[in-house]
Amino acid sequence: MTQEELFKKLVAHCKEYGFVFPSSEIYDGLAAVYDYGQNGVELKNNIKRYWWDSMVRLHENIVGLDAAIFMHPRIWEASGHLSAFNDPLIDNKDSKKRYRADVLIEDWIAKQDDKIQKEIDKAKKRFGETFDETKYRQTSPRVLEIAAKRDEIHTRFAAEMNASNLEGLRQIIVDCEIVCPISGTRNWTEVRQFNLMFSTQIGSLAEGANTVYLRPETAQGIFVNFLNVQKTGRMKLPFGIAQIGKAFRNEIVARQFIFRMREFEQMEMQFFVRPGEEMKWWNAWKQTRMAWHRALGFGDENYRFHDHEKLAHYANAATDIEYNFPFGFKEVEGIHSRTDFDLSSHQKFSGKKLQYFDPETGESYVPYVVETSIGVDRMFLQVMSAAYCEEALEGGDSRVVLRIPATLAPIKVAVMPLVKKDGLPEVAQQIMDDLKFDYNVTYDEKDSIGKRYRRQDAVGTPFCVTIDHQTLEDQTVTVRHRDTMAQERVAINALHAMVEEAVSFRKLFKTLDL
RNA sequence: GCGGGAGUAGCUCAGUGGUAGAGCAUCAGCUUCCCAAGCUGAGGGUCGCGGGUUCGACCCCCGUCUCCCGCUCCA
Repeated sequence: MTQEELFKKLVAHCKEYGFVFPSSEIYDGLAAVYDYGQNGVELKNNIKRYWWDSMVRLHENIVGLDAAIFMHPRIWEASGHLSAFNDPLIDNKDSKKRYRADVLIEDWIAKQDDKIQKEIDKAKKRFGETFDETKYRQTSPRVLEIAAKRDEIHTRFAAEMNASNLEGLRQIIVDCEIVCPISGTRNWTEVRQFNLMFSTQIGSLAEGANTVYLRPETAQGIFVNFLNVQKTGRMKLPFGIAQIGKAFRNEIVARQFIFRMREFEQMEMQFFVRPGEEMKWWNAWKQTRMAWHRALGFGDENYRFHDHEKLAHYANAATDIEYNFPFGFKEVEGIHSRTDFDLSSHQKFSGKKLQYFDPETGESYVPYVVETSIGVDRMFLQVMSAAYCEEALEGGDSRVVLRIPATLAPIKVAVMPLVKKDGLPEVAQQIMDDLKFDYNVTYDEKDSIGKRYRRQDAVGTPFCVTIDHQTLEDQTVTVRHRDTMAQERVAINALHAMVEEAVSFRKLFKTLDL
């Protein structure tokens, strides 16, 4: 089976077993938006808990936050999102290259000056000493023609950049006969505005609508609350603020299932440090985060760092943790040293001092920030990719099993009476009632026991508990293990401890060495 | 966004210009079984959506939506 086939099967499995559904499916779906089903939401919640507890509970100097999705629009000016992601784009259909329409036109305008200069150089050669450049500029029909056209385009360009529709920009590109540098053709698409951020209106139109944006990252909610948390929590540097929440990006191309969605969820932790200590902490968090991933046991060889060579405007060091997905090594988490860019920028735009008084040095300064940012949905896909397994069994049988770590498994225990009579369902119900307060458990009495085991394998349930006639005599049950398919006899009153041992985060956390 | 492929039951897929099929799955009953395959019955699809051609379209044509692959993009 190729990796591509594996991925297709995984996507189908996610739908068939209630992990992930296409959004609005009965209305033909909505591109790059997905819903999590009854098993998906459990897995997703468990992933979030694994992250949250490892960050907030296990670090005394990290606290949580839940900021609103809507924020003051000026925040996106300060963060750079408004200016950096608002470009008119055009594609050449032959080379399939994408350009900024405004840059194409600006380049063309600049080229006209080159053309004029060439005319002047030519004339200079012809007339020698007697050449009067100023006069030539004002009189040469050729130069005047080029200049006039240039100025006309320049004026049109300025007007069109402020126009509400982009057709005018395209018309300039057509009129100027601008060609694609790669293909050399003028086979252009429409000009489209690339807006990274979704926008909407807050307040009624009557009282003067204000444009607000759906946040494209959760980080800014942490930065603007830096002082609130630092002061009310009496936090001392270095300390961190962690947040889990939705973010929205209007990607031009969003694909590969839940890997790149327009609405997605991030788990971010911004760690505030003394200026100059950021590289130390950046390296420390790289190791800590990698250990968190590897603790799940999906194989160390399936992870790698990818250091960024081209850094974003706010960063002085950046790396990704990449996982070996069926479609290749792809980013799951980013660890960025964001310098003091964000806090300084908010200080400037808001006019409020965002500084920390360091009692040790007696100085006030804007802290530096090291960010760890992981996509919940990518993590979900990572777990599913790693867990999905088609297994050949003795006797020519096969099974599909999700080897999800027990800690993350959506259902921890399936309770099933061997037969649905003789009081066995009643005992099963008692066991359910005992476990359900602590674990997500399910009940199944339909079909043969083997069939029921396979159903649980397909959703990754680590334990199946079977009640039989012997149970009525000695209060023991059969526990069937997902990965080994091995069975053992366990006393009913030992079940809770057995499950706890397997699904508790405790063991996992102890390996993290925080 | 461009190019290529696909869309029929929950899943995997047949199908023909003349009123929609199979296997699995689901549900009810029987069977009482420790690794999916026993028996009986039932439910479920305006064939992605819209338009056109035709006496008649799941089938032919156009548009559109969604998914997959490649390119492109990616804070």
